[in-house]
Formats: sequence, structure tokens, C-alpha cells
Amino acid sequence: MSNTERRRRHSGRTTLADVAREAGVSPITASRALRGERGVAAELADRVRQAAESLGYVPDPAARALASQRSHQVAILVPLLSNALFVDVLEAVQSTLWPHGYQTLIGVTHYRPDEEEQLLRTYLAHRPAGLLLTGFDRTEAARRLIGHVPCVHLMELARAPGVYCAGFSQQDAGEAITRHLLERGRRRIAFVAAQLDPRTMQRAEGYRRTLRQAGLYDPRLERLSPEPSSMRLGGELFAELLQQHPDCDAIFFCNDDLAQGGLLTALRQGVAVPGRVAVAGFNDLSGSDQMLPPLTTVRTPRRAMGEAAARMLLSLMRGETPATTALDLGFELTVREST
Amino acid sequence: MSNTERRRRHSGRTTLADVAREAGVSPITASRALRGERGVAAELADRVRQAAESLGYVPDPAARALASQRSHQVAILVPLLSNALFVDVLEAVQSTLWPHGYQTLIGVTHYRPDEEEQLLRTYLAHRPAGLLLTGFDRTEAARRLIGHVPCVHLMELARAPGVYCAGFSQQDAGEAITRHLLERGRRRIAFVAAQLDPRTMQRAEGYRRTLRQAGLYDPRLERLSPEPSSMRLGGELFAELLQQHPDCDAIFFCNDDLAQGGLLTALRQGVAVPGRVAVAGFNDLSGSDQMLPPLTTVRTPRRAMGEAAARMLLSLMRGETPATTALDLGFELTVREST
DNA sequence: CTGTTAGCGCCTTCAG
DNA sequence: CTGAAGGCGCTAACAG
Repeated sequence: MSNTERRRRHSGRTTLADVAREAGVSPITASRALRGERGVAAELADRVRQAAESLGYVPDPAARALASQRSHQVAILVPLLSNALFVDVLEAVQSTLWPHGYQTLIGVTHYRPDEEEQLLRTYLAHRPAGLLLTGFDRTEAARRLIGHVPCVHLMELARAPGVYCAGFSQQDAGEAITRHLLERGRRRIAFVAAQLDPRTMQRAEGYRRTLRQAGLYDPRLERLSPEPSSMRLGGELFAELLQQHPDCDAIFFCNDDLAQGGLLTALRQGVAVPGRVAVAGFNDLSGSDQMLPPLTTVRTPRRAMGEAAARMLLSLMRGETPATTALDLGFELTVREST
Repeated sequence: MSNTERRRRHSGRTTLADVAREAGVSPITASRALRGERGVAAELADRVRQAAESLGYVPDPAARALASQRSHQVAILVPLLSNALFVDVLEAVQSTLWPHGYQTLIGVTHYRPDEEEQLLRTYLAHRPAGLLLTGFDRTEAARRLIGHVPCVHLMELARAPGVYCAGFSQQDAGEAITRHLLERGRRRIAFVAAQLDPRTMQRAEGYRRTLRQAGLYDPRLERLSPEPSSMRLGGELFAELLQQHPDCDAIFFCNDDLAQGGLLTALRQGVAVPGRVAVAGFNDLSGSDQMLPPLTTVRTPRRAMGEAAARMLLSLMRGETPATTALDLGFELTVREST
């Protein structure tokens, strides 16, 4: 038994070398052909592709990542999967990236910068081709970790140069809905929020700014709970608020699930909506159009953000410089009967 | 410039060799120490761990996967992320696997066997250490692809030997809720379903079996829609059913979102629940306890399934043989006021 | 445009 | 219990 024989560890998998042999070219030519690198004679490329096909060749991502120092994985970090918002963004991202041969590594941060940093550390070890992150608030360490990996931020708009993002102005959206309530003649407008993540607080800023301008801002009409958002919580805060402030005539909930809970509690307690109190939500989640009454809300461009961010990332990963660094996808006030 | 100099492609990353040098041992000893392989002197192992720590060493998963033919990734395929059910399962899986150093590759099949097969093909190229799949219905090709990769199936119970699964009997659950409606004195019990995936159809079987036994089965009281499940659809099917079968006195919806839509339509149309018609759902999703009236449903062991499946997979990946191949996590009838 | 050579970082195999 | 040698499969660098 020769020494080389003894040491073979071949895994049985079809390798590029097999394809190259079959096609009668060198491995590197096969590699170039299969990656679509230009500079391979069309005829050879065809032969290689056919050989690969007939042998059922599947490139080894690990070998590829090791040799080239880059993988075809894109890491995407979202706060939660229990908010339909992020699920829609994810779906759009995946269906945009998949046809280009990129897989996604989904990480859930639970709105915690330390978890995000940990995930980033782990995922960056895989040398992802790109990163998709939610928002801008993160640890300094996380920011350093990102380094020069192509990266697009979701859900917000930033002004910083060289920072790519696809989102919309949370503050403007908060302002739009507050303004709508004012236009409906409401004067004692409350704001109810949970989770209190940065985007929620930006909506709060839009709310405050608008009411201050109108001379109607009253901090006692804010209910900010750090708990996770839920229908139950929305119902509780609704009841509490109306009890403590019977003159409250409108409530802007920072998310539709809270608002839905509020509407159901209104039904349960016989509070007329919008007669006694108008109710507005945010995100236009599933079911909001089914409520009694149907919920006025802000339709956020979830799929558009996911797709735009993915496209931006694709061009960054190709080494191009996208025309815009901050893509504003806008939002749409969706007025229904609850206001 | 020497030949070796010229050819260096070093990535700048801290490697095992750096750690070994720092600790004054050979790379392989460092490797063994860091992987916790037994047979390394405690003192050396300590020195290695310290060196790794101080250098901020992070193992390269690609190199590791290439050399060892296995990664630390677990691929998990679920039908959808827009059903909270799967999100909860996922969360439980991730938090169980993470402490053991496994990352998850999440794939979404959209209930399509062909998409599942494609995802499997792609993810298996990454040599995942294990697989978590939803249910048992898949293409023959997919089954072959799985080969001998450690694999646990979620959501159902199988009888086949060597097939590992963590779930509960969908059919029994369908039976339990139907029986409950019978016990409440209902006789014209309808079944409303969407999506029509295998698990839904198993619940349908439980419903049919129970009603046949009671001599009350009437196929005209079944509404099976292939559309995706949603509150809107639930509302539509509710209205349609009551119009065509005014004598219908109970409805079993195959998922809570449909049932919630049904309840809201009942409110809108002034149909008394449970007076005129009792309504039951499935899965105990968020908000079902907030409905008017609160929804009777089946609480399914989502987190328990995720955790149990992950634990089972961990032992399979360690090369052990789990005591049970089919883990029945049960379910719980949650009776509220809608019945 | 194609091929040769060698190395990415780690781990398996064999030897001591 | 530790180490030396070399390969996993692919692609970068360089040469023709």
C-alpha cells in the first residue's frame, strides 16, 4: 500500500476534478466555467456545464469559502419573527437573493444589542458575502465587527455617508397618523407603545412633534410599556388609559396588534369607536381590515424594503456602488372606520 | 521576494497555528484541546484555551467543515413563517441548539414538496450536522437525499422504525375538539379548513371519524379551501356556511386565524356565539383569548416540540440512539366561551 | 484563453 | 498523551 493510497480521505462526493476530467479540461477551467467567469471559450464552457450536469456535480460551499475567503451566505438579523413585519421582509429578501445563488442565515436578536453582537460574531466567522441588519442602534463592537463586509440596513433612513439603507421615515409616519387624528377633530390624542425599540420611539417623536406644534401635547397621554407587544397588552393599556383620562378622544397605538387588542376591549366594554375614541394602529398587519370597526393604520412597505435592500446588497456584493445610499420606500396612511 | 512569500494568501485572520504557537504546542493539540476532545493534558488544554481567548481566536467553520466533512449547522425546513406556530417551534429549536454550538439554516418550503427538495439539495451541500423537517410528506428524491444525515421530523407522529419525530396526533386533536362540540349538544358540526396541508387533513380525519361514529357526519358541512389561511378567509367561509346551512350549530376551524375571522364576522352580522353557533379553533394563537367571545381551541405544544426535536437531534448527532423514536408531546383542549 | 502550482485553515491518519 | 505529514475541494496567483 503506497503512502498516498494510505492517506486518501476522499469523501465520495463528485468533485470539480471529476467534472474537469469528464470535460477534458483542467480543474481551474472547469471552475471558471461553472462560476460564469468570462474568459472561457464558449465551447469549453458548454462541455464543462454538460459534464457537471451529467455527473450531478454540486460545488462544496466549504471548500469554496475556504479558498476564496467568501461564502454565498447572507446573514440577516431581525429583532423578532413573531412580528409579521419582519417575516414579510425576510420572505422578500429570500426570494430576491435565492435566484442569485445566495442563501440566508437568519438570526433573531430579540431587540438586544448584546445578542446581535454575539450573532454577528458567529455569523461573520462564516465569511458571509453580505449583511442585512435592522436599524442602526448597535454596540460599538458590533459596528467594528462589520468592518468592510457589504451591509444594508433595513427599516430606517440614515444620513451618514457610506451607510446603505432601505426604509422609510418612522417619524414622518408617526406624524402623518397624528395629523390625521387632528384633522378628524381630535384634541386629546394618546400614544400607546410597547417594546420601545428605536423605531417605536421615532414614531413617538413624530407624534410629539405634531402635537407640540398644535399646542396639544400632554405627556400624561403617553403609555410606554417595555413589555413585548401583544393584543392582550393593547387591551389593558386601552382600558387603563380611558379610565385615567376619560377625556381622551383618540389613541395612536404604535403597532396593529396593540390596536387590535384595544378595539376588542372597546367592544367588550361598550366604548364607541370612533364615536367616543378614535383608534389608529401601525403596520397594517393581517386582520386589521377585519376588525370592528376596521382599523385605520399605516401600511408599511415591508416587501418593498426587503426586496430593495436585497437588490442593494446584491450590487454591493458585486463590488458596485449603488446610486442611492438611502432608499426611502415611503408609507401609506390607510384610513378605515376606526377613526 | 521568495517564492513562498509571493504565494501567500493569508487572510489576516487568527488561525489555530497562531494559538498553538502562543500556547507552545502543536496545532493539532490546540485543535483537540479547543474541541474538548479527551486525551489532552489538563494543563496544556488550559494553556491553549487561554491563548485562544487572548488572541480572540474564532475557528473557521469552512475549514472545519472541509477537513472534517461536517459542519455545525442544522438545517430546519418549515412550511411558512407567517404562521406563529412555526415561529415558536423555531425559537425553541434555536435556543436549544445554540448553547451546543449549532447554528440553524432556516428554509421555507411554502408547503411545496418541490421547494423542499430544492432547499434540501442546497442545504445538504453544506454538510449540515443534522436536519429538522416538518411532517413526513415529501418527494422520493428528497427522502433519498436525506440519506443518513441525522434527522428529526416535527409536528406529527410516525410509526416507521428508524424515523425520529416529535409531535402529537393531529387526528386525535381533531377528534377531541369535535367530541367537545358533541358534548356541548351540537349536532350540525361543520369543519372549515384552508391550506389543506397534510396535518390539516389529519385533523379533518379526526373530525370525520368522530362524527361518523355519532352518525352525524355530513360532507356538505365541510369547507375546504386551498387558499392560505387568514382571518379574512375565515370570515368569508363562516358567512357562506351559515347562509347555505342555517341549521349549522357549530364550526371547527382548522386554525385559529380562520376562527378569529369567523368570530369577527359573527359579531359584524350579529350572529350569536355560542348561542346560535359554537366556534372552535386550533393552535391557541395569540389573540384567541382576547376574542369576543374568547375562542375555544387546542393548545399545541409548539415550544415543547421544538425543544424535544432539538434534543433528540443533539443525541443523534452525538451518535447516540435516542430511547424513543416518536415523542408524543400531546395537546390540550382549551375551552373558552365560544363553545 | 488555458494550465500549473500551491495554499486557504483545519482535522484525520499514522507514528512516536 | 503529543506530534508530523498531508489532504479535504476549491480558487488565487502566476505563467504560458
